[in-house]
This record gives sequence, structure tokens and C-alpha cells, in this order.
Amino acid sequence: MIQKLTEHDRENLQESLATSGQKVTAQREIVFAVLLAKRDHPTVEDVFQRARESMPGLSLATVYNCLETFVGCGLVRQVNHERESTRYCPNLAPHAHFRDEATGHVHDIELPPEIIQSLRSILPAGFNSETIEISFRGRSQETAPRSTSN
Amino acid sequence: MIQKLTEHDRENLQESLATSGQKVTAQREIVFAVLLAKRDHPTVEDVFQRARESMPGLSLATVYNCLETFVGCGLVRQVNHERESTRYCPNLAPHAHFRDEATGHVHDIELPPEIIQSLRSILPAGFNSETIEISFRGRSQETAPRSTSN
DNA sequence: CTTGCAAATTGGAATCATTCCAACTCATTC
DNA sequence: GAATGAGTTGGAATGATTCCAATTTGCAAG
Repeated sequence: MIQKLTEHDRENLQESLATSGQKVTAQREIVFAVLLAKRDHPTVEDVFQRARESMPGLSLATVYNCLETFVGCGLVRQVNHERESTRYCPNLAPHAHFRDEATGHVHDIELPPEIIQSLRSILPAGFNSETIEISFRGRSQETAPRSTSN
Repeated sequence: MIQKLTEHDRENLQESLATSGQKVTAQREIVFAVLLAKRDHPTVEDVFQRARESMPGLSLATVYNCLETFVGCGLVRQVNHERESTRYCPNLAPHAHFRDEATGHVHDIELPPEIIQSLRSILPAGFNSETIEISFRGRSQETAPRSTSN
């Protein structure tokens, strides 16, 4: 069973929602509380299960709605890039990706070895990573249609 | 219509496949050629459409198979993390994620401001990014069940 | 208090990428 | 030229997510 929000967390919720013109509801409180209670990067289904313990009537659609709302007003982050079709690229050189939110295009960004080095160095002892994925998202002034096809 | 593979690319394909005990087939050649022809990070559906121009009978399942094979033998990369349920986290501080391939657990990794700085600096002029996502994947000796729940 | 409205919620249907599967093809080996 | 096994195929199944139309709720104005 999920404990109630602290006064502080509740205010935070209330303010963030208010900023984008939305209200605190019982469902939103519970979903938010679930996220704060156990920070294990739950899936929607996880959140749904946990929240239902406190509010058996809660629907999955509402969990989706709440989470979307929270992401929208910056209360939580989505860990996986938003779900889209998987994309493939034959560029095997280390590089990051930049996804233009306006056009949907993905550009390769060269990745200097120093950066890869320093990234590896932030991993705590005992963490071994074969793969690092870096992706930016934002807008670019696509001057010429390069990067995208070559 | 997709041009044929160059001698060099074909050898590359042949060798990579051979290394993991697999053969070059007409379908694989075409799918590989499609990937090399236009490096715009196509989706499976994109690849399917393009490849079909050269081989009308090609099936979608085969495109999936080919791409999986290529990823398996290191010929191409998957740009989106493999498709899984979206996950959420209320940790708004800048941090990277480490996904343990053995357990599936996702750990937050602190992200020093210098790194964020230097990452931003590799973006070419004209690219503005609000969001950077960094994720490692590998194995960790999960000494204690921390990070994952707190 | 009621009435009425807009925002939220709900359950179920629809969508879409992906996976699964059983049948079929094809090159090779015996 | 039959057996073997990898590869391919189309269609069905799955699973996450979105959509939608029908309530319900929270509040504000009368």
C-alpha cells in the first residue's frame, strides 16, 4: 500500500499541474505517490499495479493519462525515448544521434574519443558497459539536407 | 531501385556473416544494400519498402530477420534502444541511465555538469538541444539493491 | 443548494511494431 | 535424387499504446 504524499510533494504536484492549467485529482496524487515511493523506473503496467492497491477502480488509461500529464509539466521523465519504430544505421563509428523534433530526422553527431573516455569514467566501480547511447533531441536549422542521406 | 553492393561491401557482408556462421543470401544482400544506399536511419518499414523495389516478393518477416542478423554480427546498429515498455522516473536531476542486461534493472548514474557541458559543445552550429539522453548498457555486480529502489 | 460546463476518468476497441510459427524453398551433402 | 538444415514466407498472435465515446467529477454561477 502506498503512503500518502508528504505536504511538500503534494505542493510540488499542485504547483506543477497548476502551471499548465491542470488540477490535482485523487488519481494523479496516487500515481505521483507511486512514482516517488519506489524509484525503480517502473513501466506503466508497474505503476498501474501499484496504484491499484490504493485505488482498485483506477484504470490503465488513467495511468497513461497521468504519466503523460506529468511528463508534460516536467514532473517526471520518460526513460526510454518515446516509443517509435526502431531505426537502423550502418555507421559503426562511435557517434551520437540528434533527433530533430520538427522534422523527425535523425542526424549522426561525431563523438570525440575524449568524451567517450570521460563518460566511461563516471560509471561507479563494478559497472561494465559495452554500449553507450547518446541522443540529443531538439531543433536544428537544417541548412542542407545532409547527414540524413549520404 | 537499389544499386548492387560494391565488391568491398559484399566482402564485408560475407565475412561478418561467416564469422557467426551464416550465409549471404539474395535477401540479405538487398537489405544490406538498402541500408548503405541511404543513411537516413530508416525504420524496418522503410527498409521493407525500399528493398521491395528490387525484390517484390520480399517479406516483412525477412526484413526483420535480416536486420536482427546484421545487428547480431555487428554490421549495423539499432538506433532506438530496443523497444520495450516506456519507463518513468521522478529523478529530475541530470543523470544517465545504466541498464543491467543481466537483471534488466535500470540504475541512475550521476552526471557531472562538465560532461553535460562538453557534450553540448560537440553539437554543430545550428543544432539546439533541450534534452540529452545517455544510456549505458552492460553488466554490474549489483552489490546491494540500491539505486533501483530508494 | 441546483444547474451546467469543462476537465478527468473509464473500459473497450483499434492501432501499430514486433514476434512467433508452421509450411515452404533452396542449396548442399551423401 | 533424397535428406538435411538454414533461410524465407505469410499470417496469426502479442503487447504497448492510443483512441474514443460515455460517464463522472469538481467547481462556478445563478
